[in-house]
Amino acid sequence: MLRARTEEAKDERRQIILSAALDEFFEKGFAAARMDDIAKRAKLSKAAIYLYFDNKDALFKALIENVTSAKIAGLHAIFSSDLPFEPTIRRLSEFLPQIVMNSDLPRLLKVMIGESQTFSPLIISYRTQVLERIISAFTGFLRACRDRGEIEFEDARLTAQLIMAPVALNGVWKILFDGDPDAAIDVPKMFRLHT
Amino acid sequence: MLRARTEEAKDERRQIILSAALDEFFEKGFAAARMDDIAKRAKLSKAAIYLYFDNKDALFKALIENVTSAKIAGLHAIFSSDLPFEPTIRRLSEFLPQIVMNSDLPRLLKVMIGESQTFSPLIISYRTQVLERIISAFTGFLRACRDRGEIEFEDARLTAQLIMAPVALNGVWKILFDGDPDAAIDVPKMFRLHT
DNA sequence: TATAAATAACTGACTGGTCAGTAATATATA
DNA sequence: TATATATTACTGACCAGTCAGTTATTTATA
Repeated sequence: MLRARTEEAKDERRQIILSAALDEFFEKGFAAARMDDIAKRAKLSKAAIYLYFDNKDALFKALIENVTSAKIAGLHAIFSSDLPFEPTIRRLSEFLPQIVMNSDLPRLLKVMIGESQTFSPLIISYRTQVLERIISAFTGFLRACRDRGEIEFEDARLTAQLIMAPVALNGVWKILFDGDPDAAIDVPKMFRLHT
Repeated sequence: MLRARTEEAKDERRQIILSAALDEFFEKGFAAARMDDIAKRAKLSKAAIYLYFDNKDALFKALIENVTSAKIAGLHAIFSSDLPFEPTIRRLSEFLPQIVMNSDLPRLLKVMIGESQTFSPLIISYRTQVLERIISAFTGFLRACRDRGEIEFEDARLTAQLIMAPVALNGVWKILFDGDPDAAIDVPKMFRLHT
């Protein structure tokens, strides 16, 4: 194996391992995935993985961080742009399908669902830190729109949750049951229903 | 342990084991769940489980059968009753939340999601035999309604899928993120959106 | 600019522990 | 007492994590 000497080369190797880990976790589930198989996929020895990650749990944790952080930042940016309702929804309806269709997030979400009880501290902290922040930003955006008289609804928070849940799980449904590629999410329609 | 001699007593014991298995599978995932723990929960020795089920896989298979069959029959009955649209939807909107809230189905579904790649033959056969049949019945019902001029839509099958997916996954979302108990599924509303 | 010494990445082989499944044994009940 | 039901004790396979040793790469020195 060519050695990763520079910081960049090491980062690249970390990425390769994370990608291999997602593949294995997705196929076998966290518990059944073998470090040896992850290593083989990454074309490394098992021991080499332990040069980059403390243990299997840490690898999983890093994977969650790696896959989610950029998307979360993107969603945050959309919700806090102070644009009016319609253009924001338009941007959202471009961004969300991209996440659902062309990213690792749905596969990761599937793994996280499988491990949600086992890793409850990790998943709970993820839930509070990540989901809560997104839902808060979303809720804030909805309230601002209502204050400007653009839309109406009863409970902003509930509305935000009712929209996020199907979007997130649609991705999971998609990879599991390999749904019709046409069955994309119609975000604006969803909004209209709830407002 | 008191011995199960009669057929009824054995059936009861089978139920106890299945229930214990669901609890463990749900908490740990299939791979990480230990037969010993399932046995302890059922107040039996591990070996006793093997008197009732061939192996861990067979136990999982039996669990799926056990939890789903009654609900599938119920859905089938609703869709093939030849009643008009509105009363059928009313019956459905009573039946579905009951499944989502007060049954083992969502917890099982969570386990099945976790094992969907590992058990793909089993899960796929489940999908084709069970989901397909429900969706067909649903599709048939929708078509009949359209023929009677009660509703309108483009693609009956797609519509059926678009309604079933969120309903099924709402249950999963619920147990995972412990959503608001008020956030029940508004089935009639969902129909209105899609029709 | 060779090359020897030093360093850091990587590997193969091992260990300790876990767990599905089984065999030997015990016991409740007809 | 016969036997079906249950348990205890065991086995073999598997796997996360470790470590002594190897090899690629860099760096110091002639």
